[in-house]
Amino acid sequence: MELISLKKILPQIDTELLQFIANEAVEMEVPSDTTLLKTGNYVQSVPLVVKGLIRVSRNENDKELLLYYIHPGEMCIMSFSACCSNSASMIEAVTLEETEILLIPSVKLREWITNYPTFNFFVYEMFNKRYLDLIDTINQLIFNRLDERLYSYLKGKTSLSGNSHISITHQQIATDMGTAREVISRLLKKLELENKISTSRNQVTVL
Amino acid sequence: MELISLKKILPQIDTELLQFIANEAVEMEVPSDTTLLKTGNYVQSVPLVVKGLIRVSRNENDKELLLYYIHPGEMCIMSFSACCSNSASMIEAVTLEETEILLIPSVKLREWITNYPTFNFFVYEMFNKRYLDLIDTINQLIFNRLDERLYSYLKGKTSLSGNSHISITHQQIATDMGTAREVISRLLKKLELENKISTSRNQVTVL
DNA sequence: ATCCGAATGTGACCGATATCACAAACTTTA
DNA sequence: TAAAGTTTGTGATATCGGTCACATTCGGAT
Repeated sequence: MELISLKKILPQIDTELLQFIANEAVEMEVPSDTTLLKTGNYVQSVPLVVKGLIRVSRNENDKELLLYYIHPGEMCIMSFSACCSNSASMIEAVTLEETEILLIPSVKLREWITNYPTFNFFVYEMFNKRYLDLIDTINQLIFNRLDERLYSYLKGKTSLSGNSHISITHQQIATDMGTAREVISRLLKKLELENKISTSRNQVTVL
Repeated sequence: MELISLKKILPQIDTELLQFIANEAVEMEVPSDTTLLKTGNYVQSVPLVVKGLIRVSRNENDKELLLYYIHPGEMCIMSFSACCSNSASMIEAVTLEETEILLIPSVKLREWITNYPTFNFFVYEMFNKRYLDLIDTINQLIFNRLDERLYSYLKGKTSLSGNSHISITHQQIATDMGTAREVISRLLKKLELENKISTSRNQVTVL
């Protein structure tokens, strides 16, 4: 991996360390819809996303729930956690686009955490970000009804892409939210009646 | 705070750093049922529990949900998170017993994290522990019905205290689990019929 | 233009939980 | 021991969301 492009996605890290990362990390091109990590897997390296998008979810039996996405410049803290405590992964990670990742061996990660304070704080920030995401998810699960959850889900989608048009099917939304398609269809209709969104085939627009 | 007693609860930390902690941290005796942190508060120091027990919950309006407990030798990672990112607390912390805490100023914390790898890993472990707790909570919320959640809640209580008798009212359980007292009463009765527990006034025994 | 599969709409029904309105049992305090 | 407060029991009812069984609509392929 070239130093220059690394610098773009991790501007806060010392150049010296970036050089190490460039040298030590294994670069990988992963096609869309590839499962990188399954519940129960053990990992020895932590992925850092360079390009693309990874979807992280909690799965059990045949139910699942979207936990968060990993964007370029972010790393999978769950892998870090799993390989630090040497425990099995509790989550599943799947690429949503063609994704470029850097695999950082856990030994190197520990070394860098100890020797580079800026990197250490970068990892803390990641951890914190995910932690807050989870609290938010819990919040939604306890305090909000499905229609509210759906609406914030949709708003979240638009604010990430900067586009109020979301290309998605009712089934995909249902999967992300851990519920059934019919339920989403009904609620989308309800939101439409409330003039909060408009829908058409494969598309939801947040107003 | 005496070095000897600190060493007992934090055996994994270097003696040198323990000495610093003993010097710099502010010792506090907090009576039972004291609110240490409320939703929306800003914090400049991170509490480390020496003795006692702290209950951490997520609150909104008048609903709430128990997230986890902080035991002796553990610190409140949420405070750490809040003061690192300088954001408002999303949680509420209340003492459940007479509790002794050490307040570590956030500036010192950052310094120690950078200079003492063992301390750094201690903090990571705390973060990881809480993180896994949250994932587990989410799991329960999505995949389990209330009766199952209730049963694991009760089992959790016994495994923490090592005592199968739990002194608690239905109302307290309901509050912890974010539901209503009648619901808990009914479910306890159901569990009792299934011979999983036995109940009496202010007491639940897990069989 | 027609056919097919994917996506969406819809009604009926059910189970889990929340909510309300009390009654009953048990404890503490006067 | 009587009164008052706390804790627990219970029926009735409402609502949300999940499930099933289809009907309908849309869009692309032939």
